Amino acid sequence: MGRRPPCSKDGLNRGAWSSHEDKILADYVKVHGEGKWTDLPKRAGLKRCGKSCRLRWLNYLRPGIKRGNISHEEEDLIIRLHKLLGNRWSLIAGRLPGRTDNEIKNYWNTKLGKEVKAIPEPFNGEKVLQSKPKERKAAASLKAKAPIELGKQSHPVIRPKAVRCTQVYIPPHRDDHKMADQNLEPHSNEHALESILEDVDPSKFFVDFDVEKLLSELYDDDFLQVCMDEPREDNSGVRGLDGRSMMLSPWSEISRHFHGAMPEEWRIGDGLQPNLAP
DNA sequence: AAAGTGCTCAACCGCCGGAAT
DNA sequence: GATTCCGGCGGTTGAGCACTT
Repeated sequence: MGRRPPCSKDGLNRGAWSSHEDKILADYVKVHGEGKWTDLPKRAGLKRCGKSCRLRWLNYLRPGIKRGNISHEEEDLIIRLHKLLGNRWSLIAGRLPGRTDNEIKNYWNTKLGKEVKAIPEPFNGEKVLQSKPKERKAAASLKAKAPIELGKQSHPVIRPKAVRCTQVYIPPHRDDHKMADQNLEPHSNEHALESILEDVDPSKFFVDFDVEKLLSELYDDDFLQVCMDEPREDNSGVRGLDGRSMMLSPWSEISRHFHGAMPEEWRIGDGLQPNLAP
């Protein structure tokens, strides 16, 4: 028996959803919950395939969907997460509460992707002709946002399974005077991860990740190479291991990895987890 | 005002991994 | 272990709208 087609096209509605269909779907999911998408249309009385129902619910009807313009902070986060994760839209969306993978993917493909491509050499390693003022502006904007080379995969791409963000880290207010007393520069890279380590229970911060799996994926050849690299003269590279054992704990190893490879981007901000502010 | 062009974004498609049988 | 089913993902499409000529 062969694999049956995902959606039988006979007699099913296609294209844009009507408000009536939306109401039926929303009411049904509210009562019966998500899941069982294949059987849902029949049980709910919708002439749609299950996949279409699932998509409509997740991208449009689901409570908490944030609609409207993507803010500057969100845009910045998308760019940095994309640099880290690649086209893992669901994973990126998981770090942006209220945003869907489809929305972020569209936003990237229509705006950010073009802007990144418009960045001149040596920032993206591509030959780009900046003949239009608009392109120059976009490139300049991204250049300012890019502490490290955009478009180049500077670090190993982490490929954990995509999960939705269930907890948002909102850091406690930090007293700038207290920071001054401690000679801590507000929002310094050095301080950023220390903030996480001090303020966050690692088990909560990584609640959405399968840490063991994440680590197993980090421990590939590239990651080991990154860990073994000697520090560079300009201090832009990865720090050495100081002779310490590689495997301390999942949390310490992740933090040590990011501390070495990612501190230029990782900052703590309001309501985002983590906020990769410029 | 009309035609052409570009942009946005909801929806579709095909593939894949994991669970169930 | 093999097969089937289901949900999830990323890539792509195309209708509708906005802007330009």
